Amino acid sequence: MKVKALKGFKDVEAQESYKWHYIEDAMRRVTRAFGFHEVRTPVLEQTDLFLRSVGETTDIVQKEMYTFTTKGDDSVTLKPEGTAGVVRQFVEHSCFAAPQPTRMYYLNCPVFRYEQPQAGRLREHHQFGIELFGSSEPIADAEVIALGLRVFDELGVSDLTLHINNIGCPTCRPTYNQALRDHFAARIDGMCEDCKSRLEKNPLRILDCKNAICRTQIEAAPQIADYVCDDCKHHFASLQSYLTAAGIDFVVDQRLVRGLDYYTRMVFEIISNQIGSQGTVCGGGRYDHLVEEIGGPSTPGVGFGMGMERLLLVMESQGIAIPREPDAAIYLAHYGDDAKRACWTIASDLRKRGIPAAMDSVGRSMKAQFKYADKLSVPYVAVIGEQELAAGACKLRNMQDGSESQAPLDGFADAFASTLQTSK
RNA sequence: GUGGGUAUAGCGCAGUUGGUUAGCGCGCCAGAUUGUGGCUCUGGAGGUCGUGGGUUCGAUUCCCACUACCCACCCCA
Repeated sequence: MKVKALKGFKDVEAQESYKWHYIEDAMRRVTRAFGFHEVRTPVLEQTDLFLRSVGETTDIVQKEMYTFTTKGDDSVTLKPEGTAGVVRQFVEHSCFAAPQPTRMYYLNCPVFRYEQPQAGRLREHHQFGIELFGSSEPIADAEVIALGLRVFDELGVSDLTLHINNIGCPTCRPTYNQALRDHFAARIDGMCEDCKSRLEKNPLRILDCKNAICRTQIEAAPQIADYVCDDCKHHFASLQSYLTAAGIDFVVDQRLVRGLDYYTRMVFEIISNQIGSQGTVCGGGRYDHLVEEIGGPSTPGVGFGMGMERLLLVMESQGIAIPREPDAAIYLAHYGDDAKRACWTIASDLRKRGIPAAMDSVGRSMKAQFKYADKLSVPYVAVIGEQELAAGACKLRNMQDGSESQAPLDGFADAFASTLQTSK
């Protein structure tokens, strides 16, 4: 019986990790440009954190969490999203005491949800995300969205659509929820089971149902825009003006409802239609009461999560080439045992200088060493044998044009380092 | 949890209307001047044909069950 990775869990293999580094670099550049600092939080948290933040009626909490009881009889959960842990950190370390706003980001954050895997959906995936605490101004929302879009730009990703919606606040949403209940009450019989249970618990979610029959009832449902309070209305209008001023295209999607309960006012998703049915690459919104809910002082917040695997899928579908460094700057080919030791010494010198050097470690013939060097896309091969040792100089072959020159063995590493400099 | 599809070498795929040595491409290893790559040629290694059962003289091929993976619903990143 072979041991395999768990269903919905994926390895990143040695020959593809450079893609991850590439997108991580872009994320670090962009977050730096916006003044965000990296935070890391544990994979495991008290279950209660997610019950209070994500919301007890959500699908994530009700059927998708990896929850178990420890030997100490505590209920703990593998994080099903990134925001809750960061908020916990913010509160636990009294970050609200520092000058606001607080700008945090995380990347490669593992996220676990027990779902049926499919294209673009895993049981463990990784998120890049940002959280901006301490500003309730619409410009903060705009900044968060702009940062997300900047990452896509930086990576050359195109054909994405930004959807935004205003889902109101605790002041106005109850009114809208009641309007929805009133609207659907008479029609709920013909609608799906999910919607029936949503009717009482969270009628807003009905708007997001894809069931064809439900959809016909949703068409005629009251629009949230007609129910939100003036503050929410102004906030949303102002946000749109900031987006427009930054040249950001968006569509207002009245049916956009997110599956996490903590959102208030603005929610958004950045969607690709090129990676199958799971097209949301980035999703987030404002959560003005979450910090308080977790036990901190009343502090507004906005943020998003971006799926790194989905981002990679989009890049792949758009044929975006990700540059890859050669495995080594030079390969030291040898002939004979004395030469092998000489290569080993030179390799150590080069590596000390941070120059990636490769040499044979499996006993290959000279020809095979060259073939192998070629597979590594190494730009230079040094050839060292008895003749070279005797002469005190080795041959240095340029693998691109096939030209060969002589290089003294004494001080080889320094000399090679400077030829690398000049060739750049 | 529900539906559909697929399962043959490391990867991508043929194929056998049931027949004994299961193929191709790529990759890997070696050789074609016993000190030199890319192209070409030659050779080699590597498969319990997803697992278990059934039908049959004989099953990788037909039948059943199971499992895994993929896609879709749902939900989300």
